Amino acid sequence: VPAVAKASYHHGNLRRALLDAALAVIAERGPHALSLRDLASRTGVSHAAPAHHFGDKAGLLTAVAIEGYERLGDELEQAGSDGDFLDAGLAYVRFATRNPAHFQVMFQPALYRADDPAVEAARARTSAVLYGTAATMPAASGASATEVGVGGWCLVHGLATLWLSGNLGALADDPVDLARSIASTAFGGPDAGGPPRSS
Amino acid sequence: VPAVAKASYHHGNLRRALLDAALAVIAERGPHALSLRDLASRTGVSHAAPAHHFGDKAGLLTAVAIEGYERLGDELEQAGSDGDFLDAGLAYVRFATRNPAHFQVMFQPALYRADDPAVEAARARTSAVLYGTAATMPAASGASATEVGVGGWCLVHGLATLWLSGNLGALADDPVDLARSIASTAFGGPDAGGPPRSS
DNA sequence: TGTACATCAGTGAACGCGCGTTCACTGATGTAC
DNA sequence: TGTACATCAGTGAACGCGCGTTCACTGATGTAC
Repeated sequence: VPAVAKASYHHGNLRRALLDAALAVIAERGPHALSLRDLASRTGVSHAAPAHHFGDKAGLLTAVAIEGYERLGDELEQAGSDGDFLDAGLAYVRFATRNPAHFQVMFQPALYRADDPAVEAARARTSAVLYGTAATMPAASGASATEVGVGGWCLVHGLATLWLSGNLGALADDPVDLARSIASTAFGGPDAGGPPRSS
Repeated sequence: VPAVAKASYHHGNLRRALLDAALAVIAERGPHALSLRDLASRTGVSHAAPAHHFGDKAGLLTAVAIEGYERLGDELEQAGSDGDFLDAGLAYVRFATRNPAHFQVMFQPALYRADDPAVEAARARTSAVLYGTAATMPAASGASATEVGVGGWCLVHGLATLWLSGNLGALADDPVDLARSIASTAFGGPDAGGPPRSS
């Protein structure tokens, strides 16, 4: 099987090409700007071809979500095994900013078939990795791994989301650097046993 | 001016009615499911009427964003003046979950005219309120108000976003309760005064 | 009080467009014999 | 080695639909005199 089949009736790897074109469109103009006809046109293929591979738009976005959860799971696993929860959090931010199309789709489950078994499996695995790394966090404050995990998840998810929507651009050049500095404020303060909150 | 003008050629308060219908649609099906024709139909008015008030869809969503930033600014101001940064964060989560349509639109600036002066003014004021309340946070770890403000913003924004996308539903009944417990984990510290609020 | 006029809000018919979907088809590939 | 056949990938014409937009219009309201 040749890697690149040119000027052939069969495309060779149309499925991958369609996915890549979709990711480009989503990153530029959002998941809702996607149309199968436009995708076919960008890929140089007839407008009915995408339906062969994905059925419909939800099918295509389901494939994007699966791929996204799998890659995120991989990257969290790698970061978490080497280091700790902080590294996993930074890997989360890195993934989101490097794969904005996947990230946007993954967290808008109404766009795709969230009950697809492959989606559920990939998401469950990613979630397990995330909470697993949270357990490595020194539980200084007596918080459970779940509490730490959810808090950290909210923090990095919010940072990634705000970054991607252009709300933090003035604060840093690199979102991962920003995440590092914020995480140290939130979880790693030097005098972490400071005065109580006034309320 | 009667509050409700019925069976009249003039609607009475079509602008508000269109906004409310739009908010309902957005909350149910997302900002991209919005169409001016559908909105007109829901409001019982001809399909060309919305253009009279908003020009086009971006104009309508600009009005939604302005209203959202103004209300959020009000609520943060009220919460922040009474209490502290934590209360403002909880008010942020409360606003997002009670006004999901506004919240979704506000943070997708590509949907509306983000450079509209009224949008910029409302957003700037909200931002000032947010960072202002951060300054009331005891800087236990020597972090600047900006660092605390951004960190807190990321945390509550992430929590609200994940909640609205259905990713935290299994963890709590009320997102504000969840935010309270997480905030104490993140910013609290070991002996941060008082027993941890058990979930 | 009444009349004339300006202004504004909403109408309804018409248009062109891009979309998803269907379906009979054709070209290419692989396999059985 | 060659032939026949099944399978699969992609084509292209056709369809109906909902959309935004335009535009001449009409009904209601407010104001000047």
